[in-house]
Amino acid sequence: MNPADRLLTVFRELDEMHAWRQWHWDRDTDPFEVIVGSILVQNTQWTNAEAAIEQLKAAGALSVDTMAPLEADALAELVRPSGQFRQKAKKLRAFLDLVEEQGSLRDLLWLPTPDLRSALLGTWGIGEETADAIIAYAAHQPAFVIDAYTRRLFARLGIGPVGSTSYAVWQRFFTETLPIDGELWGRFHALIVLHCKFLCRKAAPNCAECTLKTCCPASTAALKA
DNA sequence: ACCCAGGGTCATA
DNA sequence: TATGACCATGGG
Repeated sequence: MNPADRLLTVFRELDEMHAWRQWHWDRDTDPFEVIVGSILVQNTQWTNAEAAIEQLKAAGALSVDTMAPLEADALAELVRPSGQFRQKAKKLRAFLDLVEEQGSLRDLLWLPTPDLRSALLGTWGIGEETADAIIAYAAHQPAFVIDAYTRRLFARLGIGPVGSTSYAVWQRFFTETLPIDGELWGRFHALIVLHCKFLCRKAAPNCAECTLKTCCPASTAALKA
């Protein structure tokens, strides 16, 4: 099978397995909430990022206008459950500064994709993965997000530039192998995350018999739950 | 009592 | 370009 068909086969299998699960950044999710989540989840389990988002929500601080007036310490306290909370408060502040420069969140998210990406990458605390997550799930523009899940899963399957640690190399593999279709890319990455959250537990990378559908027995059992 | 998580920055070579 | 220290909470 050629690489494109292999990827599309994996996509279909993931879709069959996980289509019924709910993805936390769907079409209606508030863009600012997506952005905050993409920053808070950095090197952190989603449940912890989610707890921080709930605190922000409870404090009425989950919008550009309500978060902006907060003092650094107050903001840091609100995002504490996500870990590295002083850093993350600083990153949120840097993003708010970017919004202010651009005039509004909508003005920012409506920038052409390359301009949006470079604006995001020029912002302290936003790297390639976070930028692409924002482009894909907040701006709804085409971007294929590469994260630790993606690398682990496809390295395990023996698909893609397995030896490379380069974000750009992995991303190019997906975007140049798959059809150019932002909807597909966004959905693919979401399915990868859903799959890995439920199936790619710690033991998985060492499991010689791992395939997409039979990860490790314990994880496979968890899938049925 | 460890280990690590959907990263990113900064210093160093 | 590449590697390592650092950030820091909560769950396994």
